Amino acid sequence: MITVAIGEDHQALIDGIQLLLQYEEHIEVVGTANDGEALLHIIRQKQPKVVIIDIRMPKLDGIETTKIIKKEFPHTKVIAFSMFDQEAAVVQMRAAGATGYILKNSPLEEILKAIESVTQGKEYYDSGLEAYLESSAFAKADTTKKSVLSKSEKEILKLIAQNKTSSEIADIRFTAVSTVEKHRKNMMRKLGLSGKGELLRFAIERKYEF
Amino acid sequence: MITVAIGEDHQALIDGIQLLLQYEEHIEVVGTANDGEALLHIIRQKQPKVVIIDIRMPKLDGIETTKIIKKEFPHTKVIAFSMFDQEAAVVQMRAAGATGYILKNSPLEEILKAIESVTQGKEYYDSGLEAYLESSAFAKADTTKKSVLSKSEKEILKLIAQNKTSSEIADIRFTAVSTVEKHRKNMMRKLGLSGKGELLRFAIERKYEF
DNA sequence: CTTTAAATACCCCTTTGAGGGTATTTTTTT
DNA sequence: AAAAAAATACCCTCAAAGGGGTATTTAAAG
Repeated sequence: MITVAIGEDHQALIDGIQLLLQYEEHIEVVGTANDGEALLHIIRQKQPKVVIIDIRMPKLDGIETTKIIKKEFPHTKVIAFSMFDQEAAVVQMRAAGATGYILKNSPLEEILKAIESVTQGKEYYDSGLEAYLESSAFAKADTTKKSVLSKSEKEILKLIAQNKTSSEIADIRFTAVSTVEKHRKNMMRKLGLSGKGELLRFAIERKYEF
Repeated sequence: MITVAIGEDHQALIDGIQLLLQYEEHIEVVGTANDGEALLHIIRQKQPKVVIIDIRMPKLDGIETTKIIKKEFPHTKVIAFSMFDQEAAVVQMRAAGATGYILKNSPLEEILKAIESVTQGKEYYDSGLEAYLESSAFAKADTTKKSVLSKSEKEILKLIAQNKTSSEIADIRFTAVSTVEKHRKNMMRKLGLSGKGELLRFAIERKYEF
């Protein structure tokens, strides 16, 4: 019996996946959640063999959640389920420990194939994503491993994406406004951005790949 | 027999909906599409009673597609299916002719309820969205009917989404910077936004519902 | 033909963010 | 223990954007 947990912020999609899996005799969905934190609770309780996880989730995103899962339960297989076919997202999920990556644009049956593959110890990537596997950026991320942005920078970037101004962020983090602004400038330099809305734009468009 | 067509860019979600509906004796899915144009083709051929339509779709977005559907087939019921619970999106879909609006965050069964309701001539709105029904902006849109934003405003909003500053936009449009800034302020008032990055955020996140 | 809506352009003022520094303390990593 | 990286906090300046007006011309709708 393959036990499965699902983390996905769109309940409609969870329902769809459950409808698909309920007719599979050897697969059992032991829990579902709409955010990363709730998903972790379920995983700690039920310890499923496979976790299907959306990259974009409230509270704790798919990448961070995956890292925690793999740390606590190294043998649990993680399959990323995302609407993004961006290379950076694939790279980061793989670095976090996911061994499968399927797209929401693909037929739902892909999930079945992915579950079968990862439980057999194989990796499974949606067609169209294989190109990234060979790419230099993928190989590079494998060696360098760490993110461009530091911990504080990521925190601030998330708050920027949530619409906060520098002074609001300073209040939240109990630091000076000047510090937040410094982090902003450093991030812009690191990311090669320039101009007013650029950092906000980056934060909004690529919430998942910090 | 209620015939249904589905337009949704995530195939996985279409598959989920089909799994749900296939056990309903009186409902038949006559076609599905991943973009607005393909959906129109299907509707013209099959003329379904109900159309479930995602707002965000390639080629032709949900709002535009709905307008065309209601023009060609006024008796076809349209249910919006979106991940956005933004008032503007609800208002515009309703103005375009949709009589139902459900969220992807909600259980899939909501779709069944919505299909039943709209075929009986009733409107169906996801819980949490009713608040918008009474709101002044909604009532207003009901009477005025047309898009909230004017032609110039839409043009400027598109340029904002493309990263241009007010002075750059002024250069492009051969108008004064003050004019562009005035349009910005008017748009913010109309859309109920406040704060610095808000208009940029709106432009980036909701390119489709101007 | 007159009213209304849209587009144009200006005034006032304040806050925010970016671009450029420098400097100190606290963590890591080596 | 020493070196490197990250986090902290400040200096300066300036353009951009928002918040509040008013006013004129140009379309569009009645």
